[in-house]
Amino acid sequence: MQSQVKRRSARPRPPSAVTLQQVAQVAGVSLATASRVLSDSNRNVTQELQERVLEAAARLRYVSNAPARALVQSTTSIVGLIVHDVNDAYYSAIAAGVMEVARDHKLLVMLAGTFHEPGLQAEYVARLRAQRARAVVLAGSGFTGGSPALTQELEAFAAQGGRVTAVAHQDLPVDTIVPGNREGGRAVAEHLAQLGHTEIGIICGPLALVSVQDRLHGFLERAAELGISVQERHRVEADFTRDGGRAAAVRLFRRSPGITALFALNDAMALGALAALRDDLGRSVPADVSVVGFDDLPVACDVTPALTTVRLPLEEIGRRALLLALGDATASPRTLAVPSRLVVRASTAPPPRPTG
Amino acid sequence: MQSQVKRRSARPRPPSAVTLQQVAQVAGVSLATASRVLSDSNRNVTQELQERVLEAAARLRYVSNAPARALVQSTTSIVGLIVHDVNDAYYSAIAAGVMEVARDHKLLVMLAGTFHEPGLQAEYVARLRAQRARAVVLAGSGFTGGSPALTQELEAFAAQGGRVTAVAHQDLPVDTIVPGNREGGRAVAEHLAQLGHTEIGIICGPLALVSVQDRLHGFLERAAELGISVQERHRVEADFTRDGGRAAAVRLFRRSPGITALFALNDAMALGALAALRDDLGRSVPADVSVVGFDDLPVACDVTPALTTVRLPLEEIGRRALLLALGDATASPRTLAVPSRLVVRASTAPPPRPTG
DNA sequence: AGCTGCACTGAAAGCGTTTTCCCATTGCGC
DNA sequence: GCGCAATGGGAAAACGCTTTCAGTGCAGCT
Repeated sequence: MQSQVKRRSARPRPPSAVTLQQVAQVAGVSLATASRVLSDSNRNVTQELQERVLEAAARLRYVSNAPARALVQSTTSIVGLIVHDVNDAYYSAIAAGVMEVARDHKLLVMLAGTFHEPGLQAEYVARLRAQRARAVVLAGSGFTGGSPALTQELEAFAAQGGRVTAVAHQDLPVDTIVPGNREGGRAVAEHLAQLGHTEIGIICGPLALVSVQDRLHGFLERAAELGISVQERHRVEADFTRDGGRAAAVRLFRRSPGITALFALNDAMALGALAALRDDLGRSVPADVSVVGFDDLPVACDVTPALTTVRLPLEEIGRRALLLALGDATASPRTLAVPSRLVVRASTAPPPRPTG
Repeated sequence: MQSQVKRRSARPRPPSAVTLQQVAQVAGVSLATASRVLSDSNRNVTQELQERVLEAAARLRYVSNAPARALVQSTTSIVGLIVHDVNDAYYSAIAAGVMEVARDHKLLVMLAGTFHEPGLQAEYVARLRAQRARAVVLAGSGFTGGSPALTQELEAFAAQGGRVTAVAHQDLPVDTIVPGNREGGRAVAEHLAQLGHTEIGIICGPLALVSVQDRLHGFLERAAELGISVQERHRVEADFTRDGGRAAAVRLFRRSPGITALFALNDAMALGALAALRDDLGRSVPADVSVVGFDDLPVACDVTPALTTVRLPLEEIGRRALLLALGDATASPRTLAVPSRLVVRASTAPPPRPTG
């Protein structure tokens, strides 16, 4: 009954945890039986033994060793989530969606932050591959042209059965969510044109980002269709942050004071621009200048004036991303478009003087 | 040289990953040698063999199986982070700090969200214990009176060598970070008193939360010292969210229109209160009513008027929390106070008419 | 030449599980 | 009353790795 108690080497190890063996011993059953009771095995165990095992496990506060389990089953309940910066409301919204689905599926989420270092994405995929994560959600926007290292890592991950969903990436051999960036850009162009703006400034994020490109091109495309051309010097590139937006707005208005509308390619930058217009440039919004953002972060309706922006259902994107990765593997790679929607608030109005 | 190739049962498993065995075989060395090259062992291997192994590993895109590694070393490079809601700027700021330290220590972060369900904290600790996480940061504020289930889980975790830091918890047998909640509450009382406010409303979060209690009592304590008493009916309890704050502000002003200052126990609620005052109650801030928040989320300076609030260095709290958990185990349990600081902005001013 | 000591490699043990295989017992039909 | 399927329990294999232990070859010494 207790024939399996073995001596073990006295290597310096951390204080050891309760093992199934100990539970079995306390319950007076074999290891196999204990396992069958505690893991949901398809074999049955007598009521009697079952209770004994359960009681022993509870008394010892036993929890099964997940790595050991992972080893034998060669699968885990871990999913990875790779973002650029957790403290960015865009990503934390996506993360919330991912976590919700993870909770419902009893999965654990491994959160990796690249801190905007491009190379780290591939590295984290590798680490999650090492962890034998079931799935990975690449929430951070990709870089135009893709990254060979990342692609290779993803292939290796897929080869071992890992599933991946990428959000706003291009040419990756995985399920991809395409947020309505282009379409949102178009809507903004339409809105500003309709209000009568012709002198429009654009504050871009890093042009290497897929989502920046999409938003920008959507806008330019539609603007062109409506006969508005945005001069090269009315476009500035900035960090995708509040401070980036603020500095960019100042630069832009110093250079081209005649601008009557400002399209910031995300809300964070729009917030910065709002601050710049108010505190640094002394322009009032929307009377002097209209401002549009992108993302519709919760803040957007708390600033004054409330920000006109493009709503991206970020939590839903997170949810869909994980669900996609958890879903049917054979259909992969799929592409899922998530629409965006213009939300007009108080930060946009007709330009101060009639155009022309 | 390749004597260890074994037959394996044809159980249906996911497409299998590259193993060290395969690398060894390709490199023409033994498993042991390959391991010595790829794990940073203290044994050395000839230059020649080393290169062969490295090359084979690279070619096969080998990454070592973390669960297997964890099993034999009985430790992992995983740390847990338990929050109530990732999409809450308070927690994402703490998370950012934790992730920063994790990155520097090459640790992976497992993020668990309780979605405000109290019981889930203990459950997640158990799951992280099962994962053999090295450390856990309990970022979500605790409940007054503590939770026996949580305490027991933490003890079990500690018993197997796990380290824990709790933020704003009480009576837990682990390292604890005590944010300057009480002290911040006192500072707010002082500030409002100095401006001449005597009719002060308080929007509390769930009173069961330790941080709510601390903030509230700090405030009341100092207010009392200064001869101001906050009537019971000037205090309302609300969800710790923007919407909670908004609804509470409306309730409060309907009931007690004479209030000249409002202390919301966190910024999210203060934002809601601001919205309520502006949109629902038609009061101007700070001319009619002063508003104070707590946390100093990034939003605080983007709203109009910019919010007077108590700054809590959240990222630093996150950093310190993980560092504490990673640090000297023998000194545990320790307590680390992190000071807060009142940040006066534009949302507070003297009350509309002189008191008395 | 024969040994000692050194430097390295390889075989094998073991980490804590799940699962397979085998055995013992029971219930059933004939 | 006997064989046979069905049931449930235990021993042991296997998962992929690290590490110990036991070689093996070779230089350096006596």
